Amino acid sequence: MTAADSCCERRCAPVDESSSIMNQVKNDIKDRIAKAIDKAKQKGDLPGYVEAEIKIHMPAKPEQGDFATGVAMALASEVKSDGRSVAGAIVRYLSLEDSWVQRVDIAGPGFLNFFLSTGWLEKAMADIWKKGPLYGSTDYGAGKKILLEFVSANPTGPLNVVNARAAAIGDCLASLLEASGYQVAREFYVNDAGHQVDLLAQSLEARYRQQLGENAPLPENGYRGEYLVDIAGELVSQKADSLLELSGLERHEWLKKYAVSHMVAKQRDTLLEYGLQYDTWFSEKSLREAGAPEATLEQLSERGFLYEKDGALWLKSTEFGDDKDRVVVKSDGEMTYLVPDIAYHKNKLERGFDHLIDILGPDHHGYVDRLKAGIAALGYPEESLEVIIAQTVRLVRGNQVVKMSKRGGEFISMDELLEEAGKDACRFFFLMRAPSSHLDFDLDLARLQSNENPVYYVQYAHARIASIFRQARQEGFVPALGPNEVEFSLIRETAEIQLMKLLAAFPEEVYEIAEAREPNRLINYMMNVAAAFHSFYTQCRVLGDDKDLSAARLYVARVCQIVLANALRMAGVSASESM
RNA sequence: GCGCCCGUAGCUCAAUCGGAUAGAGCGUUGGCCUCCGGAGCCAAAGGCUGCGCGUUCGAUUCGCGCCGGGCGCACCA
Repeated sequence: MTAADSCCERRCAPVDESSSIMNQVKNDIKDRIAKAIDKAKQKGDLPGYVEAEIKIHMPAKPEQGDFATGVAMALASEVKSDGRSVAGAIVRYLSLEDSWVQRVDIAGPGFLNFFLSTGWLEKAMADIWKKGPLYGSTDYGAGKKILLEFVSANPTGPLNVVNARAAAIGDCLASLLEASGYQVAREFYVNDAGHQVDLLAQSLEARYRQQLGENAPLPENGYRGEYLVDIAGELVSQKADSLLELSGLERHEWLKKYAVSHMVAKQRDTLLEYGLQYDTWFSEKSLREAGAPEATLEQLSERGFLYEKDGALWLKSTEFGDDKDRVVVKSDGEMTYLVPDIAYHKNKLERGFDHLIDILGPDHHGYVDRLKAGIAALGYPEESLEVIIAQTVRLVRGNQVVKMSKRGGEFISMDELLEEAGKDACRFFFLMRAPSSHLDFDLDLARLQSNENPVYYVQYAHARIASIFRQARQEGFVPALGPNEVEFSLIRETAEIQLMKLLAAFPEEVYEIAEAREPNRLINYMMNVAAAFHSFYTQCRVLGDDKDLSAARLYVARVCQIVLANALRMAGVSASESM
């Protein structure tokens, strides 16, 4: 965006209710800078043809102002001048009439530092008070429909710790996108067709027969987990040996259905325990029964992206950036897994979603290009599918790595993880790191109920505020005075200002975090808010002799609590009144 | 061999499409409760951001080449 654009955009787009106060302040400053640059050009203080995006940020240090921009340095390189001179030219023509801005400094190599009166904070805090649980939400996403698919584990066993990570990331990202004004659907794709579930049925049959006293071996590569023994046990108590009367094929189909519905139900329970509810559980089987894979093949063929070679049918995925062409129908006539997968994504787009996001495990990253190629070959825009790879999780106890081999030894399921560490710590830990980074999950640390566990730092801030209000009621304070009843000018300590600035940034944070697909930054933000609050709490006595001051500080505590509660809710971590 | 991800404080990790003196938690050291919850606050120590070149007024961030770790490279799903 150029200076001229932002100026125009500002004229065209009226300030609306769902734009945050901070965004309005930033736009106002941007607008004034753009006008100043125009004027400087007209007067010949800046050569023409210069364009630079005006980016406003909140500097870390208070002496660098409330807001700042490096636009002068960006311009300087184009006009062969230095940043400080350009900054000087901008300041010369900058109008601060009717603005929160009280002073502008030129600092360092040419930063413009803006110092504002606290009027904008007063407005921003009132906004929090008014919006309550909705604070943090904007309409920036303009109602665009996004389908977010995540976890989608095979229904052949219990969920594992990587699934738990994907679940935390996906659910949080969905919440962030919803708050940013998108319409989001959370979807779980159930792979209830294909070889893996056949193998599951065969494994269950073996367990069933074993319980009836037969010497039935598990199939090769069968599922060896204890959970199938349990299911077989239930089966025997419900059906005795009656299943043996069915034909082999009937029995297989019956067992498959039974096993899958059991596993899916278990997975759903685990996720519910985690506080996660999907909008849709999409069955691969239903897709196959509707003939979607065949239809997709036909469509690909019609569009000329299929060819035969070595008795197999290939997709020309290299035409869409894949590093080699892929088999879609094997020489034995069976489709590869790619076909129903392309069909599934086509189905998503046909359901009217504007954008698709898949969260996949690292073992699938080699698969992404061919899937995207398939979608592009069908004629959909390449960018309609976005894939986020959630990297591996390594479980650690202190310094010891917990081995996670499926064969033997210690396999930890998501259920066991939840039982050991609890939902809140799990979610918090999984969200702390960027999805792309490999994660060490310290079980000892996560289960620790002490200050060493970072999740308590944030939760404690929330509980502490609740405690202040309990105390306030006991001591006869009126705890619910709003922006119109409190004397805002009494809020002026550094710690208070710091805290309020962070709170005012929440809606922009949410949006930026959602756009960047980096929910870990939400944790970061919460930690910052909690730190600012704890600091405020230590430095500014809330309940004191000065009733007006107490009312004002109770108000600060209240809006802080609203932000913490909203952020924690988006992260899926509970915000308790006491701990 | 090719592709993807990651190398930042003792450990685990941040750093907002390239910004000012690279931050936080844990650990270490030293302070702070006659007062709203000390699961807290304040301060100190701790860094050639793996290495080298390049682009830029400016690089942890972008590009190239190495080094190290993880994961993938099927007519499996």
